[in-house]
Amino acid sequence: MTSPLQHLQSLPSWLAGRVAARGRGLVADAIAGEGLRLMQHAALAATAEYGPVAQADLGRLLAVDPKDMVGILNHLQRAGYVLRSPDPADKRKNAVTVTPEGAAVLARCAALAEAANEELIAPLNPDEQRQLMALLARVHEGA
Amino acid sequence: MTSPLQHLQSLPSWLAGRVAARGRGLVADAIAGEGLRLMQHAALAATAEYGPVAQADLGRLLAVDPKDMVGILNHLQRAGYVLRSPDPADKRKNAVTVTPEGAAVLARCAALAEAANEELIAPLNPDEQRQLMALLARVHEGA
DNA sequence: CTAAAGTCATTGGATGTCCCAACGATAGGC
DNA sequence: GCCTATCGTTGGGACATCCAATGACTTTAG
Repeated sequence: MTSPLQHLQSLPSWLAGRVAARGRGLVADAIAGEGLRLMQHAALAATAEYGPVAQADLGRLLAVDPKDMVGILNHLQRAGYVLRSPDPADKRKNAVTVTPEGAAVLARCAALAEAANEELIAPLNPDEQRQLMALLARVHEGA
Repeated sequence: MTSPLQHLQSLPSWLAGRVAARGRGLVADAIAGEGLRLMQHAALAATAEYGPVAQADLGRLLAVDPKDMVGILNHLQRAGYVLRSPDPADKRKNAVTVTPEGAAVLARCAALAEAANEELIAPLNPDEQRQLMALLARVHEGA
């Protein structure tokens, strides 16, 4: 029988949590110089892809609470990276779009985030890195 | 070129974060019935394994802030699951030990946590589960 | 066409994690 | 004996996550 702690620390949820915490820290530090937080970067990327998009849709895409999305977009809008326009088709919704400045900072942050991720998975060779990604993706999608 | 959101969502840090968030939720729900939080369970497991152990050592083992460890052990002690005794060899330290009640609830929680983890990695077959664990462990230890 | 139910953005509040700083008490190196 | 470090504890603050509720609006059902 394994000991209680080895038992706990060898649990997938524990290991994934530790790896995720380190990855989160690395990426956060990397893009901090651009003045963006993790979820601000994510919201900016999602907005860039889905063109005019409602806040609720962004929240569902990124698994972010609607309340927190308000603050995230407030920051992005004050920084001039996104715009909130009333949606003519549905007056409840905000149509969020990316500004040219937002696209520029997104490109820089994407590169920084990718570099941070390379540092995270540096202990693995390229083949193993692809394996890890594939396994994580299947666990994620199988939820 | 991949789209911005696909780019971000295919980053290891993002995928690990989503998997970890789901695993955390599954385990937290599983052991909630026993009245324990995630970190209380972890501290109990670590105490069970390392016998009389100082709070600072527990914090380093589990990557928990000493400030938060105070509250965690307060809860465990009030519930009768651990004891804090003065360490005769080093009067600064608390020698934390597990009570029989603590060992009993730990056994139940360990089983519940393991079941939750099986649900988490259910999309993978046993071979792939071992691969994922090995890769995560190497990324974690390579930090 | 009207009424009920649902959604949207927003606000408020609670909790948990992490970091930094301090304190008195104690330990170890010199 | 001094100096530095560590231990448990307290305090504060930044940040992420989650739940509840509100008013405006949309959709659906009768």
